[in-house]
Amino acid sequence: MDFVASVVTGIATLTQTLEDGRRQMVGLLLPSDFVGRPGRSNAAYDVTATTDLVMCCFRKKPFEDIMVTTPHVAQRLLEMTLDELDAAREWMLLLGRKTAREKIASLLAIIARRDATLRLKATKGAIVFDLPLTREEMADYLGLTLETVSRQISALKRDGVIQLEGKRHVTIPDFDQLLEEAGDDSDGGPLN
Amino acid sequence: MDFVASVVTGIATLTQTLEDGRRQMVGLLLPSDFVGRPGRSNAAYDVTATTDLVMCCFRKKPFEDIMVTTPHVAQRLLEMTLDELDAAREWMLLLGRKTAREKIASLLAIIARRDATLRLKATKGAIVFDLPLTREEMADYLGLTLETVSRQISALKRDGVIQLEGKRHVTIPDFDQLLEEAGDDSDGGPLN
DNA sequence: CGTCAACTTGATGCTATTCAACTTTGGTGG
DNA sequence: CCACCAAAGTTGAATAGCATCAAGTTGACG
Repeated sequence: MDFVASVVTGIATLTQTLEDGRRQMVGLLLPSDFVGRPGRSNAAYDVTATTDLVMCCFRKKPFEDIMVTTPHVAQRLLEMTLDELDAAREWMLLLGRKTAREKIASLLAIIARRDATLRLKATKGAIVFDLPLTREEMADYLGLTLETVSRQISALKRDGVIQLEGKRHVTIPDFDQLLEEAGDDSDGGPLN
Repeated sequence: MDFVASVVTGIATLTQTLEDGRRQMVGLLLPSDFVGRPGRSNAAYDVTATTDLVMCCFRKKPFEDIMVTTPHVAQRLLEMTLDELDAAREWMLLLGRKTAREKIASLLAIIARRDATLRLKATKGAIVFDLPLTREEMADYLGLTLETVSRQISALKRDGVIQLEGKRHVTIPDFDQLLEEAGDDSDGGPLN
């Protein structure tokens, strides 16, 4: 990995794997997110595109030079990294303490909120979006099995918290109810 | 929180809590670690000292000024934040995919390794240290209950992976065996 | 010597996993 | 066009692993 990069369009995942194959997603890369570590040569994670992906790449060396000469860049990068750290910690709370149902609801809320901000749509009435992840990828995100993901999605559908059209197309009639199911404190937490 | 700070001696924890009281530790602050977020006013986490604690505090405003005028500081802070992010991601793998036994073994390995580097002792032969955390704090770290922590520690003791003297004093006769139990790939991961 | 917090241990229940069978969907070539 | 296939997803039954509830035990300290 001789590059750093920024996601332009598409979605990629950062994952870590144990020798026996257990996998955990540790980052979800969305448009505008930054990949790569200035000042370290080897990649610590697997980066996998889950959709067609366009990234804006920089050779690492020139980029590091820019960082030194342009303090503004380093400061902006620090800010972004702190945001990622906040997101990672929110995620740790999810992984360590939430039930399967709460995990699913949280993930749907995160995707819905991000999707809403990206498309700059008013968040009044029902929210509609397509899941950018397979059941297995969701499982790897949430520290669950794909079967449990499928069951809990079915349960949320049965209980009217979400509506499904096909396997990926989701409608959320009442976002507050979804947040309730997610178990977060009311304000909702960070966006990424 | 009008301060940022650096830990000098002692140990503190960063925790997040769900309304119903479920708690997850999201950071462990050891000597030399940095606390606080430049460019954000409200603290997102609970910071709790678990031992007597000495911190080196800076008012946020002057510190931010230093950051702007001294690019070297911002770069160093970025480096530290990226390290924290790596640690958080390692931790996510633990929370999402490891068994209770592997979680305990991983925590012991982290503490042992950090303790060894701090005291600059050769890592040959048995490693000896005191647990800086109660069973409950370990549980909050690992996403377990305190009873499960207690049981797994007892099990590791029964199996000869660790030795216990009192409740806190731990001896690790074979560090490689402990790493084996932790389920990590052989090299062992980052230190914090 | 009594008290309290930290810890241990046991019995039981529940949640998520595991293993397995089956269904749906989208794409490919006959 | 449609039969076929693979990948993705659903659902069921049985089980494992951790949580929960409930007693005890230990050690430090007044």
